[in-house]
Amino acid sequence: MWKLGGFQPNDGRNVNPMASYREVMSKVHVLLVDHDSDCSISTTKMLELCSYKVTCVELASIALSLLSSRKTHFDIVLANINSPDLQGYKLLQQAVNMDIPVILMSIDDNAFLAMGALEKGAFLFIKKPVTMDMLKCLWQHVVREKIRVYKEKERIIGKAATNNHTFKGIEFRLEVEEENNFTGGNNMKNKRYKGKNKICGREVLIGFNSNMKNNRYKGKNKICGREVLIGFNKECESQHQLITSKAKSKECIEWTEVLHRKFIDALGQLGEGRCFPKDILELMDVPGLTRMQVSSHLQKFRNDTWRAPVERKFNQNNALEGSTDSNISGQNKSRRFGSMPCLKKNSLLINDHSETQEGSEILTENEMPNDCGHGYENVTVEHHKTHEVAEVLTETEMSNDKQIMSSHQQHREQLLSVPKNARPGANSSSNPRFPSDDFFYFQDIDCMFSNFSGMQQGFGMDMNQSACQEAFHVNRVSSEQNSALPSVKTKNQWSSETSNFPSDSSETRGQEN
DNA sequence: AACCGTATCT
DNA sequence: GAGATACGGT
Repeated sequence: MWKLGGFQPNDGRNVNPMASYREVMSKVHVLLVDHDSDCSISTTKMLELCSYKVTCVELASIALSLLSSRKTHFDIVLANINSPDLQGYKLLQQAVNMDIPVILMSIDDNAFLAMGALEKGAFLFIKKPVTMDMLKCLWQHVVREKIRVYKEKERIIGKAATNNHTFKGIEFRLEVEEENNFTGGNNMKNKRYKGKNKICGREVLIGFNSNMKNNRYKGKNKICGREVLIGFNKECESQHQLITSKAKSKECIEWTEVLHRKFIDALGQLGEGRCFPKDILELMDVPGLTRMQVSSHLQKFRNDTWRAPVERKFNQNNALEGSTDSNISGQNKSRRFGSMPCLKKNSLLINDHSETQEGSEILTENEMPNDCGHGYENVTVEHHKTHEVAEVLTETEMSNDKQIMSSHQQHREQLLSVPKNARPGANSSSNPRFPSDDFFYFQDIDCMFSNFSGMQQGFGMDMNQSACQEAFHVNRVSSEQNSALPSVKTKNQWSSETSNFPSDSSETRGQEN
C-alpha cells in the first residue's frame, strides 16, 4: 500500500497529525519532462524548494523509458506537451496506464490542446510558465489520485473475489462470456507456442476447452512482464467459459534517430563479433532502456527491417515507387553471435546522398562476389587509414592491396585470440552460428555512420554534436552522471577505435555449463 | 541462470 | 511494420 508518513489512503482517519506538508511533499517523486532548459531548470528549482524529489529529463521518449523500466517509482509526471520527439501523448498514455497522474504543460494556451490532453487522460493542463503556487499543491493531486486508484482497485478486487478469480495486484478485468464458441486465440493456434500460454500484452483471450483440462493455462501467466494469476474454477471449466484478460497495453519505446545513433555508436565501439545486446545497452547508457529492447532493435537492424522514423514518414509520403526490397525478409540463417548488422545498400539511403558520401558504399552479402555468404573474403575495412572516409573494399580492390590484407589478417588473428568471443556454447566447434575462422568480416561502422548522418542531413535534421549531447543529457538533477555519457563520435574517432580490438578486460561471458 | 538469436505476435 | 515477447539453445 502506498503511504505518505502516517497517511493511509484507505482510511482518512489515519492521517498523521505530525506529518507536515513538507514531509509529505518530500515523499512525492516528480518526473519533470521539458526540453526547454530554462523552464526545466526553474521548475526543478521550484519543485526542490517545495521539497519534492525531482527527476528531470528532456524528452518524452526518455521519460517513457524511465517509466517502462519501473526501476524508479514516480508519483506524478509534469511534462511539456510539445516534446520535440513527439512522444508527449505517448508518455501521457503510459503514465495514465500506470495510474500516475500527469500534468501537461504548454507554452500555448490552447483550448484544443487542453481538451485533447484531458481527453487522453491528463490530470491537468497548465500554461507555462508554471508557478510556485501551482507546484505547491502538486502533492494533493498525487494523494487524490492514489486514493482514487486504491478505491478502484478495491472495487475490482471485490468483484474478482465474488467470481472466485484471483486478483494479484495488477489491474485486469475478468469478464465471463456466455457463448461457447472459443476456437483459440492467435497464440494458441501457433504450434510453436502450444506449450505455454503466450500473452504479449494487450487484450488476450485465455480460453480452454476439453482438450485443455490439464490446467495448462491455470496459474502464472505473464502480461507485460508482470505475473498475473488467471484462475478459473470448476464451474467456469464446465461451462467452457472464457476468461478475458485485458492487460494494459504495453508501451513501446520509439527508436528515434538520436537513440539509434547511440545504438550505432555502441556498435562502433564494440566492433564486429562483439555486438551483444548487453554490451550495447551498457555503452548506450540510456536510462530505462532494456536489454530486450536493444535485442529487438538489433534483430531488426541486422535483418534490415528497421527504418528510422524520418524514413518511415518519408516512405509514407512517397509511397516508395517500386522499391520493394524482397530481401527484407531474407534473414541470414547463419547468424553469427555478436555480429555487426550488415546493412543493405539502400537501407539507409532513402535519399541519394552519394554526393555527400563519396567513397561510402556498403554491399550486402548477396551483392558481394564469391563471398559464399561469409563476406569476409570480400569485404573488409582498412583500419589503418583512419582519417579517410571508411572504405569497403571489393575483391578486386583487395587483390590490389595485399598490405591491407595482411593487416586484416592480423586483426583476424587478434580477434580470434580474444576470449570475449568465446561465449558459452558459442564457439566454432559447438555452435554453427559462431563465427568460424573464415567467418569474420568487418562491416565498416564509418559507412553506417556516414550514411546514417547523411540521411539525417537529407532531412534537415539537426544532428550536430551538441544537439545529440543535449538530447541525451538526461537527468540534470544528477548531472555528473551524464558527463559520462558517450558523445557523438567523429569519423576519425570511429576509425581509430574500431581499428583496434582492445584487449578485453571482461572475462568470458555467461557461464560455462 | 543469464543471455543470445530467432520466430512470432500485436 | 516497429517493437515486444516467447522460446530454444548454450
